[in-house]
Amino acid sequence: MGRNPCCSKEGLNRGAWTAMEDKILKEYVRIHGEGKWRSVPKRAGLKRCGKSCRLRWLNYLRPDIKRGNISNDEEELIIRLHRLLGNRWSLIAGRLPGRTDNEIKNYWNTNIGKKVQVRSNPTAFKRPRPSNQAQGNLIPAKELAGSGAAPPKAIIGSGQVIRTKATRCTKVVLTSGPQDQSDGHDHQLDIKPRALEPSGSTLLGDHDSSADFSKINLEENNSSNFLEDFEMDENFLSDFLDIDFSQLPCFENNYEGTDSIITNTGDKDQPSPTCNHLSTTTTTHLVPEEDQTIHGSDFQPMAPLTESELDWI
DNA sequence: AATCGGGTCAACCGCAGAACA
DNA sequence: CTGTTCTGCGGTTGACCCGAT
Repeated sequence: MGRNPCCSKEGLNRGAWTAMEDKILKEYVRIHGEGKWRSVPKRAGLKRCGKSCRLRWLNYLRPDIKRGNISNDEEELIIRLHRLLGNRWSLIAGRLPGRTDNEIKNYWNTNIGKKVQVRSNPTAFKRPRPSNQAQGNLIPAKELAGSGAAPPKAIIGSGQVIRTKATRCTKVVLTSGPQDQSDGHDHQLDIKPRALEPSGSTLLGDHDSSADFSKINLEENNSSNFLEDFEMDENFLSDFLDIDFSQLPCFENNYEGTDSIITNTGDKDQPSPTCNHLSTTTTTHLVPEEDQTIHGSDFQPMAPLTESELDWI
């Protein structure tokens, strides 16, 4: 087809974005909205290609972005969605409010993927460094000092490169809680598949789905091969992705997953405004009373799925 | 204190499909 | 219908960070 490259590489900035560039792009999007990315650099006066602008906006500058501090619930959901969808990061990200496909992809590659690999080949296990995201009820010590997501290491000022990385937190402190992980067992990964009920009710609760669950054929103790066995019906996928989680039955008095809940002090005081509508639609208790405080994030709407799928896998 | 090596993550690349002319 | 442009996606890269030695 002879497409032109998205941008001429001559004279364009590459690499990390500066604070000034971020400001310009933010301002541009605030005024003109998203879209027409190709024309953005020219109109905004940025020496970047449109693609780069789009990426920067989507992965970092969007106001509803949550960064870092992926909770255990989110991790579980990622694992399950990945089992369903494979490496379709954008679809997975679409089910995690405030998360980007890039972040989830990175998280998978650096955390979950390893775990899965370890499971399939335990002898190759090389103990990783402690990670705030991969450890059960651990909170990065740095996080306790402040609030909100890990602060970006930004050097504010024109022309100065921002390092926007979420702070890596290797110093952790234990939080109180009923969980007992002293056996060192990774509870999150202690999940084994079992056959789905033909109705699919274990996955979707009472959701009236026309998905054909009869195609699902999980093999015992072989969750890593889930996708090989699961030729996903597009209708199923469509239905699955169209689930209005807020309409799903909740699992009051049926919560059994408290041993993997992380105390996320970073987010609990900063609910994402963009997801409030979801949170407000789900008022049923998802966790025992004593754990209520630790589920203040906007991830709550995902709990019904998470819970229902606990039965499934 | 210096160096090394592994982990992390923002950004880039190339491709494919959608949208448009 | 065809060709072009735009947008979005997943894989990969490389700079940076930090613990270990």
